[in-house]
Amino acid sequence: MNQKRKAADTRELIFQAASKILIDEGLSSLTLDQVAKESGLSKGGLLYHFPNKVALIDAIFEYHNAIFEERLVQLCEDEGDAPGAWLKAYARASVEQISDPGTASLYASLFAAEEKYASAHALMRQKYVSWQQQVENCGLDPNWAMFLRLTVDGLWFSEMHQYGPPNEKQREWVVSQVMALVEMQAVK
Amino acid sequence: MNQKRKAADTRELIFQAASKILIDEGLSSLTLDQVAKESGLSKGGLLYHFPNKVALIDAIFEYHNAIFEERLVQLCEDEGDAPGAWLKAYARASVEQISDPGTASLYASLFAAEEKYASAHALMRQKYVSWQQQVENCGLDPNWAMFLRLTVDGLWFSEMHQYGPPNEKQREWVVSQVMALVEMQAVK
DNA sequence: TTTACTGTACCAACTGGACGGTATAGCAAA
DNA sequence: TTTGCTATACCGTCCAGTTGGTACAGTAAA
Repeated sequence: MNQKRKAADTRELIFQAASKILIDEGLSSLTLDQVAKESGLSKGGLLYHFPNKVALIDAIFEYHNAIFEERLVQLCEDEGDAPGAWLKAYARASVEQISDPGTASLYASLFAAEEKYASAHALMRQKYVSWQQQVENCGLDPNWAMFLRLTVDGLWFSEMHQYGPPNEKQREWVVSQVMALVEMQAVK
Repeated sequence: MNQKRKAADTRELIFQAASKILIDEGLSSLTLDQVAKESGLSKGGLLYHFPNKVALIDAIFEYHNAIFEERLVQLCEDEGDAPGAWLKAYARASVEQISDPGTASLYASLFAAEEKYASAHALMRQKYVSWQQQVENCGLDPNWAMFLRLTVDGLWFSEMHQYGPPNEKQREWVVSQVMALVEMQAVK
């Protein structure tokens, strides 16, 4: 079939295909041939859209990061202007993300990729720096805000790698405790 | 010279060489040839001690994990029998570990390896499960104990990947806050 | 105390497959 | 007929693992 698509649609298709491979088989199966096959393109077709593998990986990172940040912004608006709103939204977005096992394993694969792909790592480092700035300026005591961000990150980390993650009740307790501590720091 | 070594000494040599490669160049440079070269052996000699790469990687994980756990046990003894002693020791051991940039980058590489090497990942998952059991039984409210473990893990995670890590003052604040909360839960 | 044998430690050369990337020819819509 | 895109064949490199050894240490019977 030679039905044409828009380039943007094809890229979306490629992102979906790549993500599926990362979830089902992991980073080491993310070869150009595999991605091409999974997205129904030829290798040449794939390389038309991304000049090389690094560019593809970078784009995948940007793609998933954008999804996370959009959700973050939305949750932040839901929280309104109260002190700590940003931190609460960050906690909710993080928990939401890892609650789906597929997404969790996708992120585990992405993490592995960072070791090899310096530019992807740089992107993520930069993101965390900006999130940390948000955390420090969200209306709470900066030390406490960072403390709670680290707790959320630890939760995320343990779920992502399945490192002794909490069961559902424990997770709920932790999350509600984070929220409670945000409130406490907010009124102080 | 054909002075023979004991196998255990050679293995130690190999662990040192492999760790150096992981620190300086990362997982993707950890090829059998590189490890052989760095440890002054031939590839065949290396493969005499480890039948294949998976076995080598597994052994590296066990090696570094043993170092961590030894330190953990020692710090635990220093804390005595007080409630929360184990959690405090865990916090101290974790912070100690990541304070050295070399060690931090070593662990970042090891983490990347887990994605590809399932048995290494299984080992780490198992370790975290047993640590979580210790956390839950260390004399604190189990929910709070887990909460604080996650905070420590989040700190460790952010230092390891350099994801918006705290500066020295912030880190000290976080650690002392963890310790203070252990005390609070202990007396309750 | 020589000889014959066994196990341990190590090595150099090679093989085969995977994979990133290139070259090039072709097709279809505008 | 140019632009956007696809398809296939191929190349070079890297790398895990194999093969077929050598060197030497210990042991024990003759």
